[in-house]
Amino acid sequence: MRPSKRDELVQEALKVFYQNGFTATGMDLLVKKTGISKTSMYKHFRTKDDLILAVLRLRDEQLRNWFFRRVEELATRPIEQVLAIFDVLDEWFEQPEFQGCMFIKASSEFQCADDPIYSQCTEHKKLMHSSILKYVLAIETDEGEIPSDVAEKLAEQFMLLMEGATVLKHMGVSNSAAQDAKLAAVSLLQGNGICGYDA
Amino acid sequence: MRPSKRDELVQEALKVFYQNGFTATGMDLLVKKTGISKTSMYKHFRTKDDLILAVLRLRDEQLRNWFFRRVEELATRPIEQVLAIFDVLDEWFEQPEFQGCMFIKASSEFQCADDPIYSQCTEHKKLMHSSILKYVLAIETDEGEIPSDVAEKLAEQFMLLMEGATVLKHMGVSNSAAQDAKLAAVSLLQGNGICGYDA
DNA sequence: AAGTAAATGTACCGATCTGTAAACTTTAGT
DNA sequence: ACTAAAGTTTACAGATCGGTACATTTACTT
Repeated sequence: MRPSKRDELVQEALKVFYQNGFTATGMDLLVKKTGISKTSMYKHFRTKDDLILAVLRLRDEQLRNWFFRRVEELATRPIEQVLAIFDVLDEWFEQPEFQGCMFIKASSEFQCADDPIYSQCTEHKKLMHSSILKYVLAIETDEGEIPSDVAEKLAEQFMLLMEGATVLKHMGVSNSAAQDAKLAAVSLLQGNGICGYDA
Repeated sequence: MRPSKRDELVQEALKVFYQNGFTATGMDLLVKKTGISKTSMYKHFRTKDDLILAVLRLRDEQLRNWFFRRVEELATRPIEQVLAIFDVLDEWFEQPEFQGCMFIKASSEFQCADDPIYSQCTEHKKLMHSSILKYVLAIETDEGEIPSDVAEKLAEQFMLLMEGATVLKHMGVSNSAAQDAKLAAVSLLQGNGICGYDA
């Protein structure tokens, strides 16, 4: 019902964790940054890990919603949507708050395979993967649909390019990571006999 | 010059930081795991961050030496060496100690742009990049050498594939990340008119 | 106006954090 | 055998860690 405190906490905690790291951020810092008392926090979440899980759930929802909404704003034909993915990636990189992928970072700090935080990071990537696969499967060529094994291989390769771009951008290795990835994607489509796009 | 304590410390600290994270690992845990007294540690390194920097220097040296030695053991012709990169990547992934890329993880925990740890992570990736570029530049096609702008684009794209594969493998999203990346690399080479290999 | 649920401040727990001080023992080279 | 460096143990400082107890205040419902 309330729009309030709990959501407010999760939203603010997201920013702090994102900029500052999970382990490195103490609950006392969250108190200072959010103005919410520690007692209230522990009423809403039994442990710090529970709060982190809630933050990751919010992030997953926000990011996927925004990402694919933008993709569909930028293009309508599936083949163009696939390439638009990399333009949206670039938009993300250019946001001033960009600090890499929160799930890559979380899974680095909580890398134990049976940690629920780790599992949730894996889940997020799998959801990204399956959304991308949908776009690839929807592509139609002159000979009809793409064989599903080809589509799956392409979707996987696009994921590789996206994650690589995210990492190299965040590490300050490449400024043009997203556009380089896009060019690679074009090559990969062409290599599989797909070229019904004009950009 | 003894072979001793200092190097021993850095080597053991590497393992602990790699498995356990940097912020999450306290100096007391290092004492327990290495058997070296805290006083000795602080004789060798003024701060924990200095120790981390030494660990990263060792890791950079170890990893790059091992990686490109293996590449050159697996193949002699540049075109084949480029593809062997992804086989070596796979070997790395299958090592039981594999826990992702230490530099990606370090730069996630120390993401402030002016942090020397962050800079050192960036540096490592740039060194990887330039080694890969060397292999690509050495490729000879029927029409002679590859234009340097094409080689640079390819090297960048191979980096994207490698980092993406490392992340997706570490996050448990894909088991075949390195081989998927290799197939993508083949496509990218073909897309640029390069196909003088037989695998 | 009374009742109730939510949020608050403050003070605290025991453990752990990075880093230091001082005194003692081992080791290596002359 | 003497010295000096390198290593050790033990104890500690001061801050911060995740998490809790308790008493109080706010704000909405009836």
